[in-house]
Amino acid sequence: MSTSTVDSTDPRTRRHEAKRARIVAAAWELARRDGVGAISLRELAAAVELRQPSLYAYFASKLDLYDAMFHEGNSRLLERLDALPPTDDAREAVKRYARAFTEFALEDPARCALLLQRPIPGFEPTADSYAVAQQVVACFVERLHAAGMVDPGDVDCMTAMVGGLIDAQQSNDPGGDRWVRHLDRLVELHLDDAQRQRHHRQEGQ
Amino acid sequence: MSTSTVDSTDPRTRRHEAKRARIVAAAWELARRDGVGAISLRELAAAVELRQPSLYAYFASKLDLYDAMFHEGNSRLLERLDALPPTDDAREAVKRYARAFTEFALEDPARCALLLQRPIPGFEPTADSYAVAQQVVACFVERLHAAGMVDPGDVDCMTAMVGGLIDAQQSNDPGGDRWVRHLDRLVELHLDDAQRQRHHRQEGQ
DNA sequence: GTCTATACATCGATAGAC
DNA sequence: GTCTATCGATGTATAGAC
Repeated sequence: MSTSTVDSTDPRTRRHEAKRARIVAAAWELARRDGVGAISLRELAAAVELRQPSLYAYFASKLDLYDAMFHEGNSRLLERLDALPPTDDAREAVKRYARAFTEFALEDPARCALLLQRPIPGFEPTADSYAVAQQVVACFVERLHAAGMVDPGDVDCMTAMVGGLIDAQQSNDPGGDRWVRHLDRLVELHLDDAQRQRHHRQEGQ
Repeated sequence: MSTSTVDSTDPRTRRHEAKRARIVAAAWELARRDGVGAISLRELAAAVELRQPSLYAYFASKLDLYDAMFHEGNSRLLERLDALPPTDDAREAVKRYARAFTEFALEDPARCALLLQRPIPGFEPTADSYAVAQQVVACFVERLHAAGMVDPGDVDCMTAMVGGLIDAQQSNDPGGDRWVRHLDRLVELHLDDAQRQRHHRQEGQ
């Protein structure tokens, strides 16, 4: 039983995980250079001084590699968001969260593509990897609630707006701020509108 | 001189253009079935009863085929938008335009992917094809102006919002209306906010 | 367990006959 | 314009050495 169980203190599995991480890092480098969809397993293997078939000792398939990249990227995003300085101002907290998310996404077009869009035909995140992505959303929703945005529809509008800004920025003005500079204002606009809607609903009852 | 010039009345070039259009139509079919990025030139050739190398008599490369698809898709979108019933109400006109655009995008995930996102590594629209896409934007901006939204920043916010809704809808709830149902409300929210900003600016001067 | 070596199917693209 | 033949590269997979 103990031999079949994953043991993170086992030096062998530790080395294995370390090399896996090294491969994922090299894959991100290639993705940044050529695009996420243009990663060649042979070139990736060469980058970590392996032969291509040896990669299959670490990943069951190329889609499995993408899943590992997806997981790693979302984990980093979650770290970044967890490290945000806390605030008593709930609205300020929302803005910081949205800003950090946006900055993270725009730092790296390749990362942005894999995490936010679906550029790989046939790639669907594992339940495990998807859970990390869900955590990012859940954490955002939490802060929106704290800032008075409780209606799920309003939350959807907010997330769509942030995603839309990032997408437009990435696609039409990479490296600039033509769209992203409106982030704070639009976050406030949505928060205010949600507040207004809430009052209307209360009056309506 | 006349032999080297493109003559659309020449039956030979007309047949050529017709077959090119047939190939593009078949390519869209494959894109709908397998995804835009998963089109196989051999399968496409078989669909129009040709051998794979014969496609190169109609397209210089696979990217050239994608460009033709991009052009055709945007042309159809422009037709659709031009056919919208006119209104005296400028705000209503904006909403109709945004609604038609959204409907068009969501009708076909593959079309949505090629026209709005950049799912093909290395694909950049030709200047000619891009011009059609620009026309769609220009027409939207025109109606926004008529509805009192004159600030370019506000226009950017509006386009990003519409794109964000479409993207979220397509990615997270294909076929549903969880995000898109807020379109009208958000268009009005942005129009109202632009109006408010304009008054602030006038007061500030 | 991890590696080398190799085979296989498929892909986009090109050359040249007709 | 359409074909056959072929190229180089890719992702996938297996066999077998150590």
